Amino acid sequence: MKKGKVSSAVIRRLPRYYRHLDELYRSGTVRISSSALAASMGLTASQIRQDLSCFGEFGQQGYGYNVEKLRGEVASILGMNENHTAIILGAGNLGRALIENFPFHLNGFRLMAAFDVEPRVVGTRLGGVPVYHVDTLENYLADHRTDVGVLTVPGSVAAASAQRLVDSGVQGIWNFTNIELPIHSDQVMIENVHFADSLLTLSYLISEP
Amino acid sequence: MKKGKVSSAVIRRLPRYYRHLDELYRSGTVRISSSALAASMGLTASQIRQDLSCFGEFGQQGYGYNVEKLRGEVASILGMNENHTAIILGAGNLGRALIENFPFHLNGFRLMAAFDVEPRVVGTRLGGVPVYHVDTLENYLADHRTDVGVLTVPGSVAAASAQRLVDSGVQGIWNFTNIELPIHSDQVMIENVHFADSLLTLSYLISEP
DNA sequence: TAGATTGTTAATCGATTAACAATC
DNA sequence: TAGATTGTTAATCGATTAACAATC
Repeated sequence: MKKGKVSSAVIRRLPRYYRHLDELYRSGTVRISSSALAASMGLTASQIRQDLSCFGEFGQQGYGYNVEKLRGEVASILGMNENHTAIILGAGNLGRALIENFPFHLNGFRLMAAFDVEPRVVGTRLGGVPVYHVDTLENYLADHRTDVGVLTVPGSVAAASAQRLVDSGVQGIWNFTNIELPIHSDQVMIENVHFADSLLTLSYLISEP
Repeated sequence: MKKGKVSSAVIRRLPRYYRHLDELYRSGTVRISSSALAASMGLTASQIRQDLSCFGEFGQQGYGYNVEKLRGEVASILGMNENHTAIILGAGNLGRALIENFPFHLNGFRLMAAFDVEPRVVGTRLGGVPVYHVDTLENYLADHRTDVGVLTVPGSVAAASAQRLVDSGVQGIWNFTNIELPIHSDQVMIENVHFADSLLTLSYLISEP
C-alpha cells in the first residue's frame, strides 16, 4: 500500500535492492523469496517485506517475487524510467572519469553536456559528450531541460557553481566537491559524494580500538 | 566515558564533525558550544553531546568546546594520526583522479604506490606516486606494511583484485568498483563508494511523488 | 490439498531528543 | 557570584524484527 512518507533509511536501501535484483535477473533467476534475497544481501526477510510494502504489493503468497517484475518495479520507484537528463560542471580528471566511465544510461540518465573553462578541452568531445565553456551554462540550461547537475569543479568555485545551477532551475545536484554546499532550497535535492568522509570512516574502522 | 561499542550512525557522523571543526579552526574560531555547532550542522545539541560522550569528555561546563582541541580529538578518534599507508590498484581515469587530486595526506594517509597493467603507465610516476605492474603486487605488499588498498580497477577484475589484497593482509579496502565484493572476513573492513547508488538516491528524490 | 510465503500488525530494539543536576 | 553549558539519565520517537492470518 503506497504510503505518504518513506524514511530515508528505506530510500538508501533501494539502489542496493535494484543492484541485487538486476544481478539475479541477468544470472537468469526467475523467482526469489524475501528470505532468500535477505540471506544473499545480509538483511532480514522481514525488513525486505516491510521496505517493499512502502510502495506496493509486489509478491505472491507461497511463491515469492518474480525477479524481473520486482526489478522493474524498483527501477520505476527509483525514477529510472523518467528519462532524466544531466550535465556535468568540471572536466578535470574526476569529471573525465565520470564522463568516460560512469554508465549514466544504465541508471536512467542521459549526460548531455560538459562545461569547463580550460581552452584545450572546450569545444572538444569527451566520450561522445560535447564540452562547452562554462560562460555559456545559463544559455544552455535555458534551452535544455536539465534535471541534475554533476559538480566536479574545484572546491574554490563549488559554491558559486552550485548557485548557478540552482538559479537555472535544476532539480538535483550530484556533488563531488569536498564542500558542504550552502544551498538550502526545497526546490533542489543535493546528494553528496564526500570521498574524505568515506576514507575517514574506513580509517576509524581499521584503527586501534 | 569511553564505551565499548559505538554505533555505525555515530561513526558516520564523525568525519562530518571533523570537517566542520576543521573549517571553524581554519576560520579562527576558538570556542563553540554544542548548540552553536548543532545549528551550523543541522543537528541537535543533544545529539552532538551524546555522540561525543561515546569517546570521552571534551567540553567544559559554561564554556563549550575548544575548537582546536576538539578537532584534534576527533582526528585522533578517526585514526588520522596513525600514519596509515595506502596503495591504489588501477590507474585509469578514476584512479588517476584520486592519485593526482585526492589529498590523502590531509586525511592521515600516505599513498605509497599505484599498480596497473597498462605498459604506457607502468614504470612512470603519477603525482609523485610510482606506478608498478600489478604482477609485482604481492612482492610489494610483502615488503611494505600497507593498511588500505584502494580499488579502482574495472569491475571484471574487482573480486580477484580484492582477494589478492586480502590474502596479502591489508586491513581495509576502499572500493570504488560497482561490485559488491564477495569478501567476508573479520580481518578486513570494506568501505564502498557506489556512485550508482548515490545517483539513484538522487534520482528517487527528484522523481514524481 | 498441504506447504510456502506474502503483507501487515504487534513487539522489540536502538537511536534521538529532552531534561536537569553538576560545575566551570 | 550568576549565567552558561556540559555530560548523563530518562523519555520519546522511529526503525527493525517477530508473529501470524490470509492466500497462492
